[in-house]
Amino acid sequence: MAATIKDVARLAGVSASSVCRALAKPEQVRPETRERVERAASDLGYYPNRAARGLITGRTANIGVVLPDLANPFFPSVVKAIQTQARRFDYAVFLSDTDEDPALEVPLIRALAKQVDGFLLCSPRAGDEELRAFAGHTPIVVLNRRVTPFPSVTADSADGMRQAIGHLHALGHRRVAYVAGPRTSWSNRDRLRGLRSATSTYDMELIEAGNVAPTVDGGAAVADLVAASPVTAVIAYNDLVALGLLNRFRAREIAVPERISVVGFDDILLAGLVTPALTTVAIAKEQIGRTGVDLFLDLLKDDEGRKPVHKRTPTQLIVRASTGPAHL
Amino acid sequence: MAATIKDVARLAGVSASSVCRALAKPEQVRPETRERVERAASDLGYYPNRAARGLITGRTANIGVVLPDLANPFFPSVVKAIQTQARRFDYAVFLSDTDEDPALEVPLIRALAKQVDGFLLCSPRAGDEELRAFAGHTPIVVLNRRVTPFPSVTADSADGMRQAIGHLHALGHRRVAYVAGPRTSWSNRDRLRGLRSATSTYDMELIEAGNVAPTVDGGAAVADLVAASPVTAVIAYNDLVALGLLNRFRAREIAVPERISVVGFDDILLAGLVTPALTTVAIAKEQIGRTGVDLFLDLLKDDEGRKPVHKRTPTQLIVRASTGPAHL
DNA sequence: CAATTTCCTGAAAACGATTCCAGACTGACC
DNA sequence: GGTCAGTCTGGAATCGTTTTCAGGAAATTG
Repeated sequence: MAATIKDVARLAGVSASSVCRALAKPEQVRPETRERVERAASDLGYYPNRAARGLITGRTANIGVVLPDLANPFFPSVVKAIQTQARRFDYAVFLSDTDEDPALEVPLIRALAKQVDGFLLCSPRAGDEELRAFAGHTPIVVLNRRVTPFPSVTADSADGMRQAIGHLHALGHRRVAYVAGPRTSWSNRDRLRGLRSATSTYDMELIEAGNVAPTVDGGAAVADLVAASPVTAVIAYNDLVALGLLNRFRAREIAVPERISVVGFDDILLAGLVTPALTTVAIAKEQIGRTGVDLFLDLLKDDEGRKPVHKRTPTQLIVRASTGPAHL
Repeated sequence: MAATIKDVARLAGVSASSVCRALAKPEQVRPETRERVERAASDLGYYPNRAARGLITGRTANIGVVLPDLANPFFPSVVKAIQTQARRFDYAVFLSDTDEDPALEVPLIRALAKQVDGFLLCSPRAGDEELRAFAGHTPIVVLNRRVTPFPSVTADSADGMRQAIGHLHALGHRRVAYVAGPRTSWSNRDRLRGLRSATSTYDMELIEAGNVAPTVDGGAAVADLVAASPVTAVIAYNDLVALGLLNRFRAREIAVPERISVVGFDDILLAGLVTPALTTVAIAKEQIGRTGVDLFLDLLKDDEGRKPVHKRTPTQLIVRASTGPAHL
C-alpha cells in the first residue's frame, strides 16, 4: 500500500541506498540526484518506516511512558509536557496506564520494551528490586520516585511540606492529620517523611490516617475519621483526596476552614476551582515531564557513561481559601 | 543486549523457525521441543520484537491515538477507556497530543502511520478533505466527529441538548445563551445544531456568544458578555468553559443559579465538585473509547468489507445546583 | 597524459522476526 | 520390507530500512 524506499528508488531511477542517503545525509549525494529523490519521495508521499529503521539502527525514536492512572489529573499534565518535549526531538510517545496495579507494570514494560528506546516511569508502583531486575540495559528514567540506579526527577516534597506546615503553624494550628495515599507510592512515603520532619521542627503533633486510594472517593472515605480526631488541620496525600475531604465535610456541614483547614498536594486544575478554593502545594508538573525527557535523551547519548542524575524540582505552597486560623 | 529468537534457538538446540512455531502455534511442534523452547525462552527472558514481527506480518498490534489536548479532562477519560479495551486485545497505544493545532494533525499521523495498524482520531480538528486525503488505506476510526467514509463514534448531542433545554424550559427560562467552542471542532457545530433545533422546538430564543478556546479561561473571557445579554441561562460548549463562566460570575457576584443558570457539557470529574455543582450533559466517555477500539478492530478484520459504521452513544442530563428557576 | 585522490553510486549484508517449501523421520498398512 | 501418509523440522526468502564496501567516474595533481 504505502510507498517504500524501493518505490522511490524506482521512480527516481536510483538505488535504494541513494534514496536513503539523499534523505538522511543530503551532503553525501550530488545535488541533482538529491533533488530527483526528493521529488520522487514527495510525489509518492514516502515516509520511512521507523520500525524497519529501528531494527537496524537500534534506535526507534519512541519513548515509553508508564503511569498508574490517567484519570488522576496530575498525570495528563506530566504526559503533555513529555509529549511536547519529546516531539521537539522527534520522539513519539507510547503510553501505558497500569491502573494502579503494581503487578501489571513490569509485564507491560516488557511487552513494549523492543519498540521503544527506553522508558519514562511516572510514579511506578512496582518494587525497587523488580524494576532493577527488569531493567537489563533498557534505559529508564523514573519520575516522582527515586530508584537506584536510575536517573530520576522528583518534586521537593520536603520543602513543600515545610512550607505547608509553616503556613499552618503561623495560623495557630498545632495538631494536624495526614491522609496517606497508596502504600506502594514512593511519593506518599516521601511526603510523609517530609511532613514528619516539618512537624517535628515546629513541634507539632501529627496524626496519620490510614492509606487510601489517591482519589476523591479515597478522601471521602476517611473524612469522618479525620473530623473525629482532635486536629484543626489536615494535609492530604494529593488534591483529589483533599477534594474528597472537602466534599464530605461540606455534606456534614463541617466548616472549612473555620472548623478544620485542608491542604492538598499537586495543584491540579480542580484545586483552584472548587469552593472553598484549595490551599495546596504546587508541583512543577511541566518541568518534571520536560526534565524527564532531557534526562532520558542524555541517558541514550553517553551510554552508561556516568553516575545517575537526580533532579529535584521546586514546590510552591499556593494559599487559597481552604486554610485559616485554627479554632480554639 | 536483549535476547533474540536466535539466542533462544541456540539454547534450545533447534532452529529459529521452530522457536517461532513453538511460541506462536504450539500445536504444530512436538511437545518435547515445545517445552525445550519454552524453557529456553523464559531462561533468556525472551520476548519477540514486535516491530520486527510487524515488518513481515504487516500487523503491529499498535493503535495510534490522536487528540487535541490532554489537558482537557475529557480526553484522559476516553484514552483510559481506549487503553483498557486495547490491552484486552493485546494492542498497545501510541499517543499524540496536537495542542489544538489543526495543522499539526496530519503530519503527526503520517509520522506514526507505519508503526501502527491504524488510528483512533479523537475530535480531530483537521478538515475533512485533509483527513480523507491522508487516509490512503490506513484504517481510521473517528471519535466525537463524523467524517465520511470513516467509521465513527459520536455522542448524541442533539438529545443531550434536548434534555438540557427541556430542563431549562421547565424552569421557566425562555432566553438562553450558547458559548461556542473552537470553530474547528465538529462537536461544537454538532452541539450548536442540536441546541438550535431544541430551542426552536421549545420556542425559545437562542443567543450565540463568540467562539472561545475550550478552556476555563475561554469561558471566563465571555462571562461578562453573557451576563450583559438578556438571558437567564447559558449553555457552554463544555464543562471547562462552564467553569470559567461560574468562576467569573462568582467574582462579579452574579448569583448562580438565581440570576443566571449554567449548563455544561461532558460531565468531567470537576463538574460535580465545584460550588455550585454544575448541571451538565454527561457523555459516555468510557463507552466512546471502548466502542472506538471495537470498531477499529472490526475495521482491521474484514478489510474494507462493508459500509462505514456510525455509532451514537447516549447522553444524559445530570441536574446539579447550577440551574434553577428563571428570575423575573 | 598518467597517476592519484575525491566524490558519488549500487550491491549486498544485516536487523529480528514469520512463513513457505521441501526434506527427514515416524508409523501404519499392505 | 516397501510404500504411503502424516508429522515435524530446518533452510531460505521476505519485510523496509541502514550501512559497509568496493568500484567507476570525475577532478586534481605532477
